[in-house]
Amino acid sequence: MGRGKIEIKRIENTNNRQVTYSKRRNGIIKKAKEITVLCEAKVSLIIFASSGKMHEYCSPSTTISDMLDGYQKASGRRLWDAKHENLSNEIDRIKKENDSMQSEILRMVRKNDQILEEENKQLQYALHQKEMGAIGGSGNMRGIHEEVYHQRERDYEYQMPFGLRVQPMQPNLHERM
Amino acid sequence: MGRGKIEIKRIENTNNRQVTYSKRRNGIIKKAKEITVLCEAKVSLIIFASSGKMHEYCSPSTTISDMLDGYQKASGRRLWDAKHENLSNEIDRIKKENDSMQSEILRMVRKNDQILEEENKQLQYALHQKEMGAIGGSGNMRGIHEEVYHQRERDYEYQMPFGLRVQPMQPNLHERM
DNA sequence: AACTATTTATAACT
DNA sequence: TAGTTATAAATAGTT
Repeated sequence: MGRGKIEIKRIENTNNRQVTYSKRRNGIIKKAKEITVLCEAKVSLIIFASSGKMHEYCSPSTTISDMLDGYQKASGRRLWDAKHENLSNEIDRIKKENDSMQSEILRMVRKNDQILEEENKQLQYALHQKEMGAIGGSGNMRGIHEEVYHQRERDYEYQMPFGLRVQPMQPNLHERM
Repeated sequence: MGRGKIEIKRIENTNNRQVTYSKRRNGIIKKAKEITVLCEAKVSLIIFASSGKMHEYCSPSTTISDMLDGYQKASGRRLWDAKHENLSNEIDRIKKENDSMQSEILRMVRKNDQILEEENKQLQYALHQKEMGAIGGSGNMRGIHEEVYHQRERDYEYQMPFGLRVQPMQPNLHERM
């Protein structure tokens, strides 16, 4: 519809193409508005020029989101489930991480408690023995003391979660004495 | 454009409205195809009749999802974030929980280390004193022992994360002795 | 950006 | 519901 008939194929001349784009784009949007009013239709129209510039029209009785919901229902296709799935997977992953941390903490707490109880018993035993009569010499006591220390060190490493290994602050404390 | 000019307002006669809808819908889709080819444009078009029936067109060079991504970029509007907001919020929440657990564990590990070091020192000191000369009576040693024990208990409660409170397995151990 | 000859879309009719 | 046609509307090429 114009001075001459044109074939429907890419318009090679860049300027002509841009002018035609602008005219026809306006034409389509006008038509979309008209059918909306005349026929109570709902239209969602998004157009990108080859330049990347966007134009859109959406019937005033609706929103693009609603149109897309309707589209999904009507077509059975899913538009954003891929993105949705990624988020869900991340939630699952993080929740599992949380759970294992949670139980790791519980294990640490219980382990810590055991260690302290055990040491307490040994410490009390050692002191009790001393108090009862100071039977043995210093060699005897030193033996008990070192046994306690090494027991403690093994438990300590065992309970370490997630590959965390903290350097003891005074690793050679017992050797300084 | 027809035998008579019409006003752009709702067509009251249902049959006329439906016929016009059908013709104009085809017309718009045809135009969308043409601008796609002529101008290398990308078009996403979704139309709902008042009956609820849907028709769509999408340029073959793209997909609706891509068009919507482009739409979001170009418009700054968010189409499915409302749906994802819940998921995103949950991720944020859980991630924060994770972070605080992570640092809680680090704090526990360091605290545990400190406690053990400290007790080790006190234990060694107590035994050292005993070995040096066994100066005091049993009351003196008992005093040191209980001081160590209570120091330990305070630290233990302080480091407890997330309201976890584990009952000591032998809460009255020192009273049984 | 405006004009206009011509094509195209379509309202009324069948 | 589909086909025909007179006419309105869109637009290609021009200015």
